[in-house]
Amino acid sequence: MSHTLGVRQAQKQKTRQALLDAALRLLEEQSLSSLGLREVTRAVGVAPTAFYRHFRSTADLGVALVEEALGSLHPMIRTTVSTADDSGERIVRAVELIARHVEAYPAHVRFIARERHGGVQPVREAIREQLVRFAREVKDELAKDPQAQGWSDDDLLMLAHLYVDQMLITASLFLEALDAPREERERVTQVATRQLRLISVGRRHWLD
Amino acid sequence: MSHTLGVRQAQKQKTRQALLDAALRLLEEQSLSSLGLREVTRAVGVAPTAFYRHFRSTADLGVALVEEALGSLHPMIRTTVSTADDSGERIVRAVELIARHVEAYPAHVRFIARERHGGVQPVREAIREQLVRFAREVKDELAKDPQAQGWSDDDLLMLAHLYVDQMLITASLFLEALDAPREERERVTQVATRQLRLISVGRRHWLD
DNA sequence: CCATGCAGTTAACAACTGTTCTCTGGAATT
DNA sequence: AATTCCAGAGAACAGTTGTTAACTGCATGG
Repeated sequence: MSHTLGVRQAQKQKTRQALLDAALRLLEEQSLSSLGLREVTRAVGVAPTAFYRHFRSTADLGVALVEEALGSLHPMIRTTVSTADDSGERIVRAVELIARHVEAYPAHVRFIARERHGGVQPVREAIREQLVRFAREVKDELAKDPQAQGWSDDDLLMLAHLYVDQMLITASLFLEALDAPREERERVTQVATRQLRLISVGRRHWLD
Repeated sequence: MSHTLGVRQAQKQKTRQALLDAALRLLEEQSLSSLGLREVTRAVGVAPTAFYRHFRSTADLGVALVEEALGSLHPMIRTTVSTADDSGERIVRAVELIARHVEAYPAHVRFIARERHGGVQPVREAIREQLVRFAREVKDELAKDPQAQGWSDDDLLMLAHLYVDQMLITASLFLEALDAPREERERVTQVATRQLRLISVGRRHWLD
């Protein structure tokens, strides 16, 4: 089934990935709309024209980066939300998971936070799509919870969006605190945890 | 007291404002880190070198734009939060106020949403400062509310940040829906209202 | 009224950008 | 073994960028 692709295509994907990696690094200090194609190829050590073999433009590369940053995140989201125990433990676990993810892929998180409202329309669109998918998935998991009895679909979806946005805000806060002293990072953890907790309280008493 | 400034300084402030206006317009389709100084002066119809009479760099101009976009917003925030009636009416009013503001100053809102996590550090910093100020002001207003009895300062501040972030998310949603049919905008209004309502419910039952 | 200050102009600079066309070497196909 | 294909190189293009220096004209303060 799985065909080990030839030397040819392997090399191609290798430089393609090198372009993505270089771009992601360069994007830590600027935004996509100012990222030059030559800048990227120079960082990789490849001719400027080679860029066109992989992407039509830097915007196109940006869309690919969205896929790389968010595409593999869906299973993680699902399992996080659906973790059974109802206590505050679940919230603590979720916040920790976000913190770990930011530590593991800071550049990806920065890219998403930056380009979500950035100056490149196709990239904004791609991010929006992924976040909508996230929200729908979260909603599906929430619907399974006994607590969701009596909730309308609309309300479940609005709660899901609230969670997704809160997740992104928290990730962004962890990102800013990455090089800060541990006490600062713990403060972020505490605030995020309590905000999620407050939302959960609101959720519990929504049907009054 | 108020000294009507001479013809000289008046002209200067006029071109300075023209530069800010032109930049804001150009920033609707790109981000600050890709905004060129020549681009701005060309749009105003002034020599590139004239730029330096007003700003050290485009980043500097960006910081000035933050001031313009958020500086005058503090009184509005305070009065909105402190509007007395406790019912859901206050939330509806707040959401409407956000919608109106987005309609009146879409470019400002877009700029803030875009550059909050954008590629220019001093601008990010300036926005962060203003948002922290907002949060502190909201907290002060919340503290006056009888509902805040028994709340710690930390919890009040975390709630205030939650409100401020939610305000920005809502503004951004209204922005995306600006050219959409009215039904779409009303959907945004409904979702935002319910999210705020859910947070309020959580707030009411926080001390259980 | 005259001298100073200063907002804005003009010209020039080296460096950089995206895109085109042509070419090449080696893997892939037959 | 001969042929096709194609990722990447190389060179050249017209335009753009930020920054410098020396200037001009006019409002301002003495």
